[in-house]
Amino acid sequence: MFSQTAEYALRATVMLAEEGRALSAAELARLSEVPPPYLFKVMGQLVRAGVVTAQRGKNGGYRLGRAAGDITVLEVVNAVDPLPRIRHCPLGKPEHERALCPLHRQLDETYAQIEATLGSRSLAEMTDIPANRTP
Amino acid sequence: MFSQTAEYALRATVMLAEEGRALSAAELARLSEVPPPYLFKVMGQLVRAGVVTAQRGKNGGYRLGRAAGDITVLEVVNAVDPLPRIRHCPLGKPEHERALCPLHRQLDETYAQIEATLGSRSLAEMTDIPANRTP
DNA sequence: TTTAAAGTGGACCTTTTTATCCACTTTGTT
DNA sequence: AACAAAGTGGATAAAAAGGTCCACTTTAAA
Repeated sequence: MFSQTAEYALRATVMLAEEGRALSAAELARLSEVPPPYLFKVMGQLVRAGVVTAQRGKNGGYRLGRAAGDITVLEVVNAVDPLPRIRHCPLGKPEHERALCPLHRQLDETYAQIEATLGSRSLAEMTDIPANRTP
Repeated sequence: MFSQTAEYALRATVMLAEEGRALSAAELARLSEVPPPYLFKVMGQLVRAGVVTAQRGKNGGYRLGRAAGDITVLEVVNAVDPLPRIRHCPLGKPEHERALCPLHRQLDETYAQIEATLGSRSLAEMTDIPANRTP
């Protein structure tokens, strides 16, 4: 359901939240147990989305773009593998343009529910450090 | 998020619910706008899961296995593309076997929420026929 | 100012998912 | 009994997702 890529992105960002310091790609790959060459790709997507910042050159690495308590799980997922929403009838039926048929309305409501849930959880809440939690 | 296959399976079963009669694979493919050869495959999965019954031979076709009000959206989805649940730590961490880390606990709760939502909706509720609804 | 650590971007390969095709079996009808 | 309509199963092809590799650029420190 959630893609492997989303799982990797979450593992990496939660790790950054737990460590609270810059981590090199290699170090991050080791800690989060993501295949290094693939993590590079995923981190690029997170940088472009502004979730993390990258510092090139010697002693560089990745950091969270904002405080862990201000970054939601939804943001991370959306950066690498956006949650879909059903805005138009998949069949292109004109009679369903104004109001989706019951099936697609239900599916879209389910997506909306997932969005709401993930949007209400911060990376800080996903760490193993209870003190970091912002309830 | 939901696979294309799940979308097809839902379109086909909702169509069977709306028509309330046996539909041949070709007819079903046309009505639900699913590529015919692929729908055959998907229907096979639904038959094996007991969601629909198939009648071979002349004047055969597909029917719902039970009343539309007794088949949930979840059942259809699970027949072709099961909703995952996170029962063990994806990293295989022994310290997370008894209790998932906060991240995976959250993701699994989200899956549980999806299951609950889809499990509470019947195919009858997905038809365009309000009379069929069982609230 | 050289150097080496570190991120970036693009080409490429592999696996999974989606889709197609065809030969075969079943079965109601005549 | 023969026929033809209809579902089944297996081999195959195309597309997308996941994963790898490498040459290039940036940059802090010696």
